[in-house]
Amino acid sequence: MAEESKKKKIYGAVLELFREGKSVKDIKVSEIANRAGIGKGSIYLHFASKDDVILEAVEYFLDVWLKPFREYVNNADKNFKETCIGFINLHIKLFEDYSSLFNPQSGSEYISVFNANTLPGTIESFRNARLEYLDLVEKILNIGAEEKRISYINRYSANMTAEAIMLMVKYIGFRDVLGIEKEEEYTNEQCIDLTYDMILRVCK
Amino acid sequence: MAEESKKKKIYGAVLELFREGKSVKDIKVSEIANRAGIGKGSIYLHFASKDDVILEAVEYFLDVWLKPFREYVNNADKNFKETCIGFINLHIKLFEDYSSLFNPQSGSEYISVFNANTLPGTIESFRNARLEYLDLVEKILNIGAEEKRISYINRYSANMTAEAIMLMVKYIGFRDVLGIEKEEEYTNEQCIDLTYDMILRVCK
Amino acid sequence: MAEESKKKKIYGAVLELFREGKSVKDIKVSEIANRAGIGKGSIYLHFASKDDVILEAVEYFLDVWLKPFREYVNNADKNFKETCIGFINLHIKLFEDYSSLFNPQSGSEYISVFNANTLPGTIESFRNARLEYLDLVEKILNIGAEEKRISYINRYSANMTAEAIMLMVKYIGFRDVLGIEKEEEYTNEQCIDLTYDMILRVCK
Amino acid sequence: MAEESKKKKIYGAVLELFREGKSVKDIKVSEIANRAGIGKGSIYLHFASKDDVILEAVEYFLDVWLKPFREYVNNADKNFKETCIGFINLHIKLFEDYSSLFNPQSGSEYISVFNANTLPGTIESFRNARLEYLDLVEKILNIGAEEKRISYINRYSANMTAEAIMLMVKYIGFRDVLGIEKEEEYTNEQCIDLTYDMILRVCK
DNA sequence: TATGAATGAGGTTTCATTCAT
DNA sequence: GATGAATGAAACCTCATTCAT
Repeated sequence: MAEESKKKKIYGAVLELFREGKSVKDIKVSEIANRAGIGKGSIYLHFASKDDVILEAVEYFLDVWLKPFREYVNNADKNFKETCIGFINLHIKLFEDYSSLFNPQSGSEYISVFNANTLPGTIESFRNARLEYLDLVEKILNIGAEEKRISYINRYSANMTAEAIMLMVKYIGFRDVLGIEKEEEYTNEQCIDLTYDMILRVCK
Repeated sequence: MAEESKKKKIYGAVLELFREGKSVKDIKVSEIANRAGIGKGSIYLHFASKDDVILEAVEYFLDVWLKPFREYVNNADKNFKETCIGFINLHIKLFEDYSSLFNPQSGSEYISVFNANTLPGTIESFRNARLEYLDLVEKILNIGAEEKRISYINRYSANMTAEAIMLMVKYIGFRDVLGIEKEEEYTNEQCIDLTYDMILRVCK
Repeated sequence: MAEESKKKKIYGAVLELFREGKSVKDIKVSEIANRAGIGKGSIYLHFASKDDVILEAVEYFLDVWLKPFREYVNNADKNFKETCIGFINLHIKLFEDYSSLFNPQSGSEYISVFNANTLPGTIESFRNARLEYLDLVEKILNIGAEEKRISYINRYSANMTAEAIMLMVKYIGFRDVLGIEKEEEYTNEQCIDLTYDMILRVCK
Repeated sequence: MAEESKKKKIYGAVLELFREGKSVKDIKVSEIANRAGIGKGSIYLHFASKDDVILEAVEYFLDVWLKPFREYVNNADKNFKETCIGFINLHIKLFEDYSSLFNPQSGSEYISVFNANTLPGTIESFRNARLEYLDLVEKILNIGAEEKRISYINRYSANMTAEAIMLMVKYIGFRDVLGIEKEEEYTNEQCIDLTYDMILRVCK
């Protein structure tokens, strides 16, 4: 428990450094220790290596990040539209909570090989997280299908739905950076409506 | 000229290493030299530093990558559907040509901060490349708008269109890795039709 | 304190290497570490760079070297002749203590091994040290002037006085190397007398 | 002959670099070649190695430097005072010709820029040059002894005479840098008189 | 248990020397 | 003969990891 709280302090330090734009190789053990407010050597009481620290921190973050979505979807008891809008709102809230972990360049920065973060374990973790996220999206879409509001559900439409949400979340989060003209600006409410509308289009 | 061909050999080596999942910090000058078949010191006859090599390699790649799209769109003289399909086909072809530069995990790997590549210059280059790409997509969409086939054109729909294409291109390129069930498999032709269809939905 | 003693070990190593005729560029960090009996990386716990190590080592040495002269002159309470002879004797003693830092080839820039370096900071330090030394010599000469034993005191005579002392100190220290014939050999006592005599001549 | 003129161009380049405060290790073969206006590889048509180039350049310089003194003294046919003054004037002139090779920080080791090197061969050369110089000084002093103007001649007084001359030459050459007060300023004529006077004192 | 001083392998960069042209 | 592109040994410096306290 004390053990677990130490680890969490360390995870937090790692995430802080990621937020500042550092890559795995850029992050120094001494920095992690400083941020966590512990001695450098103490890191090795809890982890076998630097890579291990980072891998666990990433896994920890992904779990923390996905949990609200998981719980939201599994306890969903509203109609499709309300469920969608709630999901999007949850997304916006989490995005704000972790805003410094995102950057506007990503998204469909599909040539992401250049950004390769090289810890094989983290790649695996990210893939799994994405797959779980897509499963959650599909569950929501299935509500819509049951309500006959949409019909076209498969990985393609689930992915497109995910993109629609993410693009909008990023639009809201990075309005100023994305170079969008003033006349195109919408309120958050409008944005959410647009997204819901886009989901309907995407899934017929 | 000889100078330029030397540099290209070096760019090639850098891209090869990126393909293998290495990040900027993971790539060693000695490796670049080995791959390029030259001596370590020779790198420094053409570049001021390792970072310089990588920055130029990225810029070179992005230029090479965007050029066919740029030319295709600027010379487009067909109707909307044919232009779309040609664009998607070009994408598929280029994806194959550079397939090892992509990975299936990316796409909406939106928490890309974790992949931070840390060379400020490359981030800028990627952003510019993405913006140019989106401009090209919008140009195509404008053809559709003139033909009254679509109406909803703005950054959101352009982004969604880009995602639709990219998702499909990745689906085709990584069919086996993405865990898609056999019965969901489509021919390339069908995929392209689906994508065109998705674009119509996305832009109304 | 522990910190200071580590630094002193490192200074000692640097001076040892200077003694062996190495210039700033000839001295390798690994050698300094070896001589100091510590690891290469440990140097950087105490200094920011190799140049920094050398600069501080030179400053340290100059301070250690000048301190006895400074104290001797500032506490001088004897007559001119005794003060002169005491000063010369102190010189001879210090020369012996640091004999390997001198070489017979130099002129009066007897600590010329250090000239081997091109670190701007060290040049400044040497100049300041020489100026302080000349001030001390002038203080002694002023005692002689008060006693009306000498009258001609200015920078020229102070410099000549310094040269007279340094030449004699080197004569004693390098008797065998300087190619002086046997019949010209003097005892240390005689040498000191000759030097005192020379000072009287030089300052009238 | 062409060979010899090539070498001289190279020597000149090396001396130029010394003048700029570089040590043996600081001087790059490519720089020597640039200054000499030839290709880097061509250096090796004339010299076996970089050290060889520098050693020969130093020897060449010392020969060029000593030759006028040697000739002046060996052809001396005036009285002691005139010979001394002529010698001092020659010194001042040569100092001006090669002024950038000297620096005010050194003591009498006035060509101290060369001390920057640790090439054993150059140390030997410098020692021999100094010994020859002292021989020339002694020859002049012997004229004074024959005229019964001075009596005290040995290595000590020869060295002191040499120092007296060098200090004054440096005083004239570096008046502004040496921090001498305005009221102590003398004309060159006065300086030469002072030096002659000092030589008389030094040698009784 | 917790620390951080110490280490040294391994990274980037420089530059004397070679050799094909 | 003359060149300078290419080389790679060797330098400086960083930082993950260890271990005595």
